[in-house]
Amino acid sequence: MKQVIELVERKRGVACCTPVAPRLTSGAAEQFSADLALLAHPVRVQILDLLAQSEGQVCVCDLESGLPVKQPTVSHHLRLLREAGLIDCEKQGLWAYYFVKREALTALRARIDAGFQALG
Amino acid sequence: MKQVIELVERKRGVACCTPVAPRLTSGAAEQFSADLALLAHPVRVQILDLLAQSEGQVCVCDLESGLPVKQPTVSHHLRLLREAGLIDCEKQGLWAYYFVKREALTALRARIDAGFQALG
DNA sequence: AAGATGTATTGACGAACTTCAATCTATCGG
DNA sequence: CCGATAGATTGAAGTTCGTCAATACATCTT
Repeated sequence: MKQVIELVERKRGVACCTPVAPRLTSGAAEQFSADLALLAHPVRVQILDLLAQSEGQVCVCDLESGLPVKQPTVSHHLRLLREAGLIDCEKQGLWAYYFVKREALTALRARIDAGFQALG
Repeated sequence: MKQVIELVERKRGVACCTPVAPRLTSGAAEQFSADLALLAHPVRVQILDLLAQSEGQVCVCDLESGLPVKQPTVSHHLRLLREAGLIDCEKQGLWAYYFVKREALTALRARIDAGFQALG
């Protein structure tokens, strides 16, 4: 008896399906997830690792020899990273020397950190 | 034979294709990218946002009403987050009250931050 | 000019991801 | 027990992503 009453009262009290207001706008959620998606692939992470390491420039064949994918795939991922502004390249003769744009990487990291802070 | 010699000499001059040693193991790159992929979807980010906000628990219908997807899709993303250990739920009667596992979220954030540090 | 070479692009294919209607399961109220 | 309801699961469809052979392009060497 007592239990039943408590149950009923708890449900009313709990008020299921109370709308919860988001702290992030849907636009912010999309920005955050897009930022994460950019590096959510091991090959892109490895490319960034290889580039970040050589202060100088690295050509595509250097990358290819250090990665588990073929040249067109390397070029594909390089394009994604370049279009996102995270890396860039300088062409010298036949070779394309790629490098990390440090300030862009820093900015990406900061945005991701801010996203986590908003969640925490 | 002549060709081989010429090839070798040209390459020497330009010094292309110098092997670059990775700082991250391929396993670490996969861990990092998998961590990022977990939140590389706006709906999962929004779910986490909604849960992180209510200190108490949130039922699935609360989430559904605040998200741009239907109930089975909400359940699907909840499952991914739960299997990753980021959230959990407590069933009370008909309702399932979900909540963020703060320490898991903190650990995820720390791993991601460490990944960026390795890249920087 | 012709051939060789590094890189980019194209096109196609398969794999993985996202979504939802339909259905199933478990629980509650009567 | 029966009808109603919250949530999970299934299965199918559409979409995006990752990969690579083939090819195109640009530049170098001869």
